Amino acid sequence: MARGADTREKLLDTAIDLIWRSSYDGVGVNEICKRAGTTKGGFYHHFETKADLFYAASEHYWEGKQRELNDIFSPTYTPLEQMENLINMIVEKQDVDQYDDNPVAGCPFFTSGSQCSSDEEKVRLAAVKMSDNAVMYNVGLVHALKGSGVLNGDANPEVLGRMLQQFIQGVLIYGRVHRDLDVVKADLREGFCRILDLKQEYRQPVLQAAE
Amino acid sequence: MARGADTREKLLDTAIDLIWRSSYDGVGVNEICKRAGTTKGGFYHHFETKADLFYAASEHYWEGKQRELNDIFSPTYTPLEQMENLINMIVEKQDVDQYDDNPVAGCPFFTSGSQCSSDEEKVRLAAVKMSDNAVMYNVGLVHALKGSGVLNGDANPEVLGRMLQQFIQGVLIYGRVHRDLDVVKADLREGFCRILDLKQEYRQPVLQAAE
DNA sequence: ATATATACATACCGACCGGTTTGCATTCAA
DNA sequence: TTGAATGCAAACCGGTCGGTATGTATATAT
Repeated sequence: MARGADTREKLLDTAIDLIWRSSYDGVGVNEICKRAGTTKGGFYHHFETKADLFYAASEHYWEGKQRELNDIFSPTYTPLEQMENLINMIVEKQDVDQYDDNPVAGCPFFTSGSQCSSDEEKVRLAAVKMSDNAVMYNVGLVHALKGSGVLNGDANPEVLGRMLQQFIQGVLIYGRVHRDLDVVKADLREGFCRILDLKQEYRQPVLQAAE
Repeated sequence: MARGADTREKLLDTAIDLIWRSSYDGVGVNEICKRAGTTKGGFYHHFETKADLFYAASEHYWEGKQRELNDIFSPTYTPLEQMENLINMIVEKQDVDQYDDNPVAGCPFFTSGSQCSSDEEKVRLAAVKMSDNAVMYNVGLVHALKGSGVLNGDANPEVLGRMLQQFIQGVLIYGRVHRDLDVVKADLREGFCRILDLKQEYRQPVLQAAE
């Protein structure tokens, strides 16, 4: 049972990594097993189908991500710093990992969910969950920004949080197909400021933001 | 030679349609041939590989789209009306076609290019071309809007045109995974106004816009 | 020590993949 | 009228897909 949990987790991590690099359809069960140091016997001992693995992997991934986001959105940061942290996290996640030849990875669950065929409903549901989770954090951020008075005009946090998520994904996909990380870095911050309608005096990057 | 061109075009149209509904990987050559009323013999008579078909189909698609866009951005419309036309075109394209059970289709070339494995470079290149084409029209729109004085602040047309494209794709993918067309309709216009920083008095939909 | 359940490895399955080969109409050139 | 090229249909190819069946080593319970 000890090694059982290890194998399972290794499969989850490996699946995330591989699917992130290409896509759900682009990665085979065999490849996942091989890289995880096991075989199909092990795979189908822990998961019923490939889609089940994907769903479980997305939840597994989110657990770690959630802790990361909690740090980033820690109340010890001002809302502006939190925004800065979020932007930095998205950008750094891309070029640190250096996925193969593509500098931009994007979010595996979100992009995979949008492309998979309709009969793999579980894959889409995983993407919906991941997306909704991300939006939640964005909404909280907008609330905080609004409360600290750095936004112009009227800001509906629910709408803006969702729009930030849409924009982030759009920028990442754009960067991915163009194989261009620089444009991601540049457009991400500019888009945030514009969508949120951040007051001009706060649009410069907050110096000395996060860890 | 007469029927030859017909078969070829039927394959192009069918490929666009099917890939649009699912994805590049999700559609097989067999299925494309079957729905186009031909066989693999016919397919590989006209195209060398599946990726070649995709590339050719994207160009074929763009020819028709270009005419549509030229109408939409006709100088007989004010820049604001042109923007209205664009938003309407994007939205209408989605629910009119009613792709299977998914109300939101998105752009097949863009989404496919982002997901396919790295060895299918031609698919990615097709996506880049389509994306750049779209951005070109957006940049022109921003120039026109800027010239007519409906935008606040400083507007870099190149950057904003690109950001509009990123945002559009992000919204469409979001709508696709959530199977929600209404959120697409709502967020698209709001996002345009915010990204462009449209002056408040012009943010209401231009009545009686396009055809 | 023995029975049972767990945690896999190995071998295998039918289906389908993109792509090829072959043959047969039809069209056109000479 | 004949020969060659075009436009395809049908059958086929090796490879890979997700998934299964079976065997086995280990760990645990009794």
